[in-house]
Amino acid sequence: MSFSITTWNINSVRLRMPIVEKFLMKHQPDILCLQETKVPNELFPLAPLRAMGYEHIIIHGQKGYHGVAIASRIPLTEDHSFDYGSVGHARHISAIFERSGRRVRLHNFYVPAGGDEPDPAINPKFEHKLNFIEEMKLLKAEAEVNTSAILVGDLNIAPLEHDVWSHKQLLKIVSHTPVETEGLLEVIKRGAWLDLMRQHVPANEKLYTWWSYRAKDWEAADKGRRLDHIWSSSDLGPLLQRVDILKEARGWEKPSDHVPVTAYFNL
DNA sequence: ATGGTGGTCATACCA
Repeated sequence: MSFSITTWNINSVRLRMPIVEKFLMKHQPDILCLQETKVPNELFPLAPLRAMGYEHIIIHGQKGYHGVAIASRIPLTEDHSFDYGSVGHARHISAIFERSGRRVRLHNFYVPAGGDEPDPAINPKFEHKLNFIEEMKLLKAEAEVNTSAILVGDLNIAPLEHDVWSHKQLLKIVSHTPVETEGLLEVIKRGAWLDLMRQHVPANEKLYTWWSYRAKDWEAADKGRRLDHIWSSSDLGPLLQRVDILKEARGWEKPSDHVPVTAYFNL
């Protein structure tokens, strides 16, 4: 058996539904986790996802900003969301699914971008981001008995040197400052998470999931960052087949600035 | 050092 799960920041689910359908038609992951849906729950486009076989959908949205959702071919139970950083943003949603007799807790995160100024004393958005990361340090991969865990999402931090196009030039740029990268690595360490995207790709190899809208030619410049992540509890590590970053999606019509990332498991 | 693009909702705000 093969099980697949995709994470994708789509930057408006309503505007992006044509490329979401294009992706699902071709790749058909068992579960799709979305971030930045930018839609209140009552206006979420459930019908097109259901029509494609994603009958189990949980959503946590708000008007205009943020918003997360999970669309699944298999049942989702015990769902909840948590207000990390306590500012009332829709940035987390979680549920349980079962596969091959295994119980799995899934977390879908949209970590705050944090604004431009990497100083919590003068930038409340950066302060919120750091508070958010502090609270994530309490989340353990083995929090529930007899339950594996998968954590995905747009974490808005590129933790390793080769998760950005230039480590030196980005050290003072929000998403790659030491307080953020060290913070995220501490979340991994304390929670006993596995960084699945790096399981089969060495740390000295460049790996990106996001390319800015502001580049004249994103592909030629290739100034990317790895902001999107898939983690799991250690027991799922040996079951990982591969992780695909669908870079071509950055070149689709009306693209998101993030591309879909999919993990495939022998599960 | 600056502004570059894109989405939301109708004006600035956020990414």
